[in-house]
Order: sequence, then C-alpha cells, then structure tokens
Amino acid sequence: MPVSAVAQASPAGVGTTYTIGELAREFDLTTRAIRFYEDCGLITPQRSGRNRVYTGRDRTRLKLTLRGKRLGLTLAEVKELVDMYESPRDTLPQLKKFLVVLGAHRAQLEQQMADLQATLEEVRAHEKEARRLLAEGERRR
Amino acid sequence: MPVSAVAQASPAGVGTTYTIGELAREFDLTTRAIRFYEDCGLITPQRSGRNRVYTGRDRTRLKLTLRGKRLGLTLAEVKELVDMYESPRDTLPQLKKFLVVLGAHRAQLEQQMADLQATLEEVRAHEKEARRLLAEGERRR
DNA sequence: GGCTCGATTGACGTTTACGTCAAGTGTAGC
DNA sequence: GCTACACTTGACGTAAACGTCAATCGAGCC
Repeated sequence: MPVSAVAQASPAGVGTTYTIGELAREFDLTTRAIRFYEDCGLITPQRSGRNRVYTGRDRTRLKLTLRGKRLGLTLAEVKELVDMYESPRDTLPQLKKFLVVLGAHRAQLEQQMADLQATLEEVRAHEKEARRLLAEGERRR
Repeated sequence: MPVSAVAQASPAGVGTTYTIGELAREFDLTTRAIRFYEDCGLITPQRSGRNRVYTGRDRTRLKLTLRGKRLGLTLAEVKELVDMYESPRDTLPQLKKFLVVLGAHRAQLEQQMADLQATLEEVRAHEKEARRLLAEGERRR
C-alpha cells in the first residue's frame, strides 16, 4: 500500500507526499529514471527509513525537468535553470547575473520558437496538400 | 583553394557545390559531424575522386537536420521525416500513411509549442520582476 | 623536391540518460 | 511463518552523437 494513503491524514492537499512508484505512474517514468534524476541533483526527496518521500516541491521540479527534456535541454541544463530560479537573488551582482542567464535562455527559446513555427507551417502545408490529393483520389474512384 | 570557386563556373547559383569544409564553416560543425550524418543516411554527397561533393539538396537536408536537432529530435527521427517528405506519395495507402505520420508529428510539435510558450512566459515574468528589483536597488543607492 | 593545407578512412574514447539485472529489506495479508 | 509486493543499493550494459587521434593522400606553392 502506498505511503501517502496512510501516513498522510493531513488537512487535504497541503503536505501531500508521494512514493517513487506513485510519481513513476503519474509521469510515466521508471523508478530508475527518477532515482537517476536524484543522482543528478534535480530532486532531493526526504527519507522515511530507507524509503524516499517526495513532496509537492519535488513533484514540481520533476514536472519542470520533464518539460525541459521535451524542449531538448540536457538534465544538467535543467538543473542549472531550476536551481537558479530557487536561488537567492538579494544582492545586485546576483540579480545581474540572473538577468544575463535569463536573457541567454530566452534567446535560445526564441530561436526554438522560430524553428517550431517554421516546421509547423511546413507540416500544415504538407497536410493540406496531402488532403487535397486524397480527396481528389477518392473522387476519381 | 575550395573546389566550388574553380570547378564551378556554372550559370551563377544553379549547380553550386560545396566541400565538407565549406559546409562545416557555414553551419559551425566539425567535418566529423557531417560525415557522421552521412553514415546515418541524412546526406548522400557525390564524389570527386575520394573527396565528397555536396549539392544544394545536401545543404538543404543538412539545414533541416540541424533545425530538427534544435527541436530535440534524434537523427533517426529527422531522417524518417526528411525521407518521408521526399518519398513518392502517388498511391492512396502511401498518402494515408503520410497523413498519419504528419499528424503524429504535428501533435508533438504542438505539445512542444505549449511547453515553449509556458516556459517563455515564466522567463519573461522572472525577467520583469528581476528588472523591477534591479531598478529599485539602483534607486536606493 | 619539400612544405603546408585540407580531405580521407579507421578505430577507439566519451558523455548523456537511462535499462537491466542482482540481491537484499520491510510491510501487509492469509 | 510464508508469500507477495514495493522499495532499496550496486554494478554493469547500452544507444546516440559525436570527439579524438593516427596514418595517408593529393593539390598548390616557393
């Protein structure tokens, strides 16, 4: 039986925790992958005895990780970004560096957006043409 | 001296060819990478003696390859797509399969578009906030 | 003829992101 | 007490995408 169904009779929602298996099912991952993300420092679950206990924060970081992967980032890049978002930015140099890194990241995302739009337009044009040919073929039978 | 400057006194533009070094410089790749793409079947240059000769078509496929990579596709996926675009679609089954594959590809691109937009909005929000804090800090000095 | 430059093939090395056993532990139910 | 199931660590394996030599070759230049 999953930990969260028993050990958590908390105020409904807040303080919810997850086992590795629950997260694996939810995000369609193997437990091996999740542990690997931990090795990379992407998530740092607590322990209940030997077992890992994941919080909502871990879940969020996992979500961000998967989104980053879908965008073609390496795990190291994802870690750098996610860590940065959670790091303190209370001094001016920290703030300035934050802005520099953000700018670089945004430039990359915008390049990707351009690539994506170009590709999508091509795909849609091909689809349109193919559907036209298909309709023509169907009519001629 | 590059091949294309000598061996090609052709009608200006049409029939232009490139050496591996020229393409490497243009796209900021190593020659090793370009030869590797050839091993994967992504480009199939002709030969002049032992040397590879790349045509405009090769250049286009190389461009598409790099765009695919920026979008996070594997080389195998890129090959599948690029090949499909160039394959004959003169029978109804071929056409239908073409549409199916296109549809799957488009679904993936649209998921990625959603990921991208979400990420871009977050980055912009963070940037805005950081700039606000920076301005505030500068004012207070 | 000697030198340099760019290209070639071949082979082994490397990083990333896990997969795949193996062997053990802890808890729940019968 | 036995079984089943989820979780644990550890170690080795693997596919993708090149990097990195090494040895060789051909063309152009002084």
